[in-house]
Amino acid sequence: MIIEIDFNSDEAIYMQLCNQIIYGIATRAFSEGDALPSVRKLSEEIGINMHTVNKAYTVLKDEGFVKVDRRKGVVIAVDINHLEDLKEVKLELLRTLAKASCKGISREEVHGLIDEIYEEYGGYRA
Amino acid sequence: MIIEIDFNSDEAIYMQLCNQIIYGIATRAFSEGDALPSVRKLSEEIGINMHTVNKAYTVLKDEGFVKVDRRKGVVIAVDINHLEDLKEVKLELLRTLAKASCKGISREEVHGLIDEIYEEYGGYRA
DNA sequence: GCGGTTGTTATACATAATATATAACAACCG
DNA sequence: CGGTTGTTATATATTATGTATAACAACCGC
Repeated sequence: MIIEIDFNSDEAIYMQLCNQIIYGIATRAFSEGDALPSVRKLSEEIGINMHTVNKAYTVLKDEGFVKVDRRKGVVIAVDINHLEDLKEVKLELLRTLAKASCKGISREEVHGLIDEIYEEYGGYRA
Repeated sequence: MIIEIDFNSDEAIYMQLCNQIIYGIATRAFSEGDALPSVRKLSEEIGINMHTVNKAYTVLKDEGFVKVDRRKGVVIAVDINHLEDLKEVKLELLRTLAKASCKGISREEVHGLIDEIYEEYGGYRA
């Protein structure tokens, strides 16, 4: 899993980290139980501060993507609360699709995009 | 069109304004050519600073949702660039669906959410 | 136990983003 | 002319973001 940070982006570094790790879980680069690099190693590897990595890990923990294992450090551990998760995803979709609808993007086109993306992600895991 | 600002939200006020106006266009509360309240009136009505409203209008202008009419002020004017728009929507969906896929939300469930939302938005305008 | 690791917390600092407050400007309208 | 429009400029306060250094308890391998 290669993590790339765009220092010219308007998106905060810790948020880029979060999104790339979530993307890594979705694309199976990370699996349940896998350990992430320690805050010190990852910060040194990327060339950023330790606290920036720690903030990303804290957000991922709060959002239920990782947990802290006293022996292994931070490990992938997806916490599922289906109704809650659906609600949050719908909220984000409401924003994105408002833009899409305004711009004349049809429902069928959106369904097509969903299929393209889920082909990459592979969908639900057994 | 009633605009509600949550001052306890972690989302910037000008961004909440943008999103609500885009939502208003999607739900047909605003139509092409309709004038938005002036920066001074809207800021007074909501109880925020004039520049905050102006920043929201500037973002909407840059993203192609409104334009400035010397006589009517800021009016709804959706600028369509289909390929560009599709690309941006797909980028946002990549983020949202990565989360969804991690959380075990199936492709079919996402399609269902899309249909629910597009029912409210009404889809493409003739 | 020792040395090194883990996440975590505290403090301090610098920069950028956000929001407010006043003020002024050209362009337009009745 | 008087009042509106968006726009720009300046100044200030607060928060968010990122860095820097240091320390802590808990754990691991030796």
